[in-house]
Amino acid sequence: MNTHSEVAASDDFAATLVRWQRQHGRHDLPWQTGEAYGVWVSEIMLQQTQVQTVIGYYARFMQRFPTLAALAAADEAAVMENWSGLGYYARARNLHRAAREVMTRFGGDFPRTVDDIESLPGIGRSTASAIASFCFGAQAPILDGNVKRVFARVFGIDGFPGTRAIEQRMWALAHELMPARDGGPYTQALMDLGATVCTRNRPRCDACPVADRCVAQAQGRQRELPAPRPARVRPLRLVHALLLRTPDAVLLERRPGQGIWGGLLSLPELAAQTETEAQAEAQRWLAVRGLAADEVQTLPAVSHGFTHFELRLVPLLARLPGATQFAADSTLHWQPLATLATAALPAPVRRLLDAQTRTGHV
DNA sequence: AAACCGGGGTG
DNA sequence: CACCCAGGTTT
Repeated sequence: MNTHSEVAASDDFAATLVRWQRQHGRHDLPWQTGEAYGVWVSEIMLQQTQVQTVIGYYARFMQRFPTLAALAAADEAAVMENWSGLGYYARARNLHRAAREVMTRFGGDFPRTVDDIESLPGIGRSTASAIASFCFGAQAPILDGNVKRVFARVFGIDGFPGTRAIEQRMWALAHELMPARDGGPYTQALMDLGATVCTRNRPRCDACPVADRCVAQAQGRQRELPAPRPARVRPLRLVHALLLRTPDAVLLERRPGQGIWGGLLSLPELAAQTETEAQAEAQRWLAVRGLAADEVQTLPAVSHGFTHFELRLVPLLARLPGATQFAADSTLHWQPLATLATAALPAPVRRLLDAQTRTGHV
């Protein structure tokens, strides 16, 4: 694996990036002090938020908790207050926990080896290596989103970098390319290149120090690499619901406080898997309450994409001729069409009702 | 509306 | 150990 030419090529890659970083990279970021506590805080903030936003939060956070000992001594609420607005509070809790672990396990001195750093909560391999190379001169490669993008393009690596196989290949590459010295500047160069030149959209290949050897550039495949996450196949969830109307109102049901659409108003759900079942269930639903509709009409489904599944809502329309004796209870109530606009409805239900009450005969 | 992203949780 | 998710923001 270590032919002379490959070693030379690796050294050249690193040397080229480090030269470029000296001239065109970022050197004035507030956490570029080589001081482990600040570097660590910035790395955690940068996992979730862009540099421009982090700068302000970082300054305030470091003013409030100037040292690792100060952070460890603070109570969790104070940490959360100063993280407030950044989101992802689990990371703030890990930061706080890790500060306390440094006090107890490492006597207050930030650990200096990748393995010890990685043993702290909220710090994985890549973040540990970044801290070790910036602060302790370690020759430890990182592999974050920026680096994955640079590698995929420069070396023409196909396949989604989130898969085990591609990620292992990239880690191996990261180790091969790691130079014998200048670990910090090289790591910074990779980060800067990914953040400022080899960006996801509209990469500035004319400003890239390794454009001359970039596979994506040569083949015009910058937009295809890295390969995107395969579209996840979201399971289809089919839900039948009763759309019970009078000429000027619609029956809505308050959903439970927990779970999907918690606390919002929606159509009463029918326990049914098929349209036939749903029809029967709708009739039974009405009969139990002493109601009679001329017919129950199955309307076209409305779809709504959730993170984890695709919802297809099939409305079964039943019309009552006029005001009904059927009284509301704690969860069911008649919503006047006139006030529908202000009701707390999930977006797809609102779409459905808007369409139905606009085109339906009132 | 979908993509993004390191670490942690889970099966 | 391999995969999947949560969580806000950006595109």
